[in-house]
Amino acid sequence: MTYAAALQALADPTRRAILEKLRHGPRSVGQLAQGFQISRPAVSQHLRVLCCAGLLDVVPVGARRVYRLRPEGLAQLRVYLEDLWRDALRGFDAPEFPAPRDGT
Amino acid sequence: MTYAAALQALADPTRRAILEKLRHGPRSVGQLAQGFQISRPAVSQHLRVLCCAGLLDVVPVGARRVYRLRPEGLAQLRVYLEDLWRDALRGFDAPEFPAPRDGT
DNA sequence: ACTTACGGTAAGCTATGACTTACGCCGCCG
DNA sequence: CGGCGGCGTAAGTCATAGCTTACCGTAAGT
Repeated sequence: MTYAAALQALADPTRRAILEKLRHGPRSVGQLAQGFQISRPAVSQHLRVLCCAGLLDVVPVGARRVYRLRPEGLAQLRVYLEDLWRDALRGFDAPEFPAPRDGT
Repeated sequence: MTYAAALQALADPTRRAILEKLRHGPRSVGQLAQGFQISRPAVSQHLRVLCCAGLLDVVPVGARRVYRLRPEGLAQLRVYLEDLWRDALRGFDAPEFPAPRDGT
């Protein structure tokens, strides 16, 4: 059920922008904060959320902390979506639907 | 960029639960509302969000409105995720990272 | 050892989002 | 045609998420 946290993390535009930056490779907090209107602490908070969601990991390099995409986190989400998508495709095109009398 | 709305819609647990119910096939609002603690109008509001996000579509059947998963909406999300995932996999395992002196 | 760069944490503010109740519209059946 | 079941919408309330400023630890350089 880890995908829940991931989805909630991905819901925020700023966090998606951060991920977008990280697509090109690992970045330090300072680098990530550049180009955003928001303050650096705000970025730090977003990074925390992304980490907790399993979408990022950190490695300290000297005084800096370098963040990086974590494929495993995305993989779980992928599975969830793929699954849901497949069920959706099963196309219950029936204009009719399960009888209302059935409590299910 | 439609996936943005979809992600925001998927962030809510109740909405995911609704989708979960719809995996088994189309359902009317009343059917969907059953089993939730929250009021039926609340469910209606969630359904609106999901529709606007392109994840659901509706077909009126008599006095009822039957909701159904919309594969196309999920597909876009799938592409986004798949893409991001692929980039993440490219494994920038470098303990080093782009020189901080470079403003990028 | 002092100083500076880097970045996480705390506390407080505000906007947004999820819920409720109340209401009105529409399709159906007696 | 009147009553009813089924749902969407409006208005108002309350909690939470995201932002800010202020502060503190830690690593590196001189």
